[in-house]
Amino acid sequence: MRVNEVAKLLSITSDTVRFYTRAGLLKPHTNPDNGYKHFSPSDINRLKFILAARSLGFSIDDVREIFARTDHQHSACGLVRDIINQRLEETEARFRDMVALRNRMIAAAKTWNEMEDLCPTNESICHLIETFTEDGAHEQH
Amino acid sequence: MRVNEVAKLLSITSDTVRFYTRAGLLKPHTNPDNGYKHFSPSDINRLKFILAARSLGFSIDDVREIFARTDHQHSACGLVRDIINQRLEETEARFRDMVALRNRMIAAAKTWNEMEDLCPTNESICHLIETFTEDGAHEQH
DNA sequence: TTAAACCTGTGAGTAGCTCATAGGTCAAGG
DNA sequence: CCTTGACCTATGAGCTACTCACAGGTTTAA
Repeated sequence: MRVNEVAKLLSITSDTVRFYTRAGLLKPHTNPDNGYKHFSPSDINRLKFILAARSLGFSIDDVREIFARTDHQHSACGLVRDIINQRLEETEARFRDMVALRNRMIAAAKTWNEMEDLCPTNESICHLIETFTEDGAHEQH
Repeated sequence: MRVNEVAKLLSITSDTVRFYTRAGLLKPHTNPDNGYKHFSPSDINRLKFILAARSLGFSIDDVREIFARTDHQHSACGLVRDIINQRLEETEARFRDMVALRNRMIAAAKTWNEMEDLCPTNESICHLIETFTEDGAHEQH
């Protein structure tokens, strides 16, 4: 199969397939006549694996590391369990950050609805934003 | 003040200050003798504004657009309200994605604890990950 | 044979920083 | 006056995970 067929089969773009190829995760055979890449069923399998891993928060480098083992017939299960725990921690941290951001944004949008428009002065660029300095917790119930 | 002093004052890195400068958001005066940049109180004020906006989910381009108005003594309040609403929508979307990702990851980590280690075969690279294909909802209570 | 539609690989661009590096500055010591 | 070393600077490149632009090759129909 050629890159576009593969992409359609898995509902992704051909650019994404090419990206994984360039990243070295896929090694399709290249037709020496026209330079086109040919993806075998095993390549498709690898690609499916990449997509599954990505959808679980694994990075490209994580997948590369996994392949480094499985390509030598070594089990990657231990590694996979380690990675998910690490990535999960990171995701929880980003999750907390995002909740905080979301709350700040909601509070700001609400507060700003009751504030008047002002022109910039020497001390102030836009008082709306300046009301929400990053350190200020801005408790608001 | 020079870049490092500014950075320390606002608890950020000098690289970040330089980044905003290179992005055109800050226009410190450059000493023609040594090429060093000098940040005035008004530059500091601008930088504080950038940080406040960033902490509310505004993009660099958003800030650029705001400055385009305030630098001409026009009020940016309307624009700021529009932006926060748009960014909030996007944040909600990313938030939902993140909740879904987090749930998938938690489910995977839990499931994998009860699964055995296996070596790769012709059909399987790592059965742990292959258990969680991206389409599979993988309901698990 | 030629024309249009479609497909290809490669290089560059995206956000928002962060890092590496070559070189400049400055105070202390000789 | 000179030098050493710590510290500081600006600039270019690198990071993630794609996505886009583009010049040119391929295929199908007339």
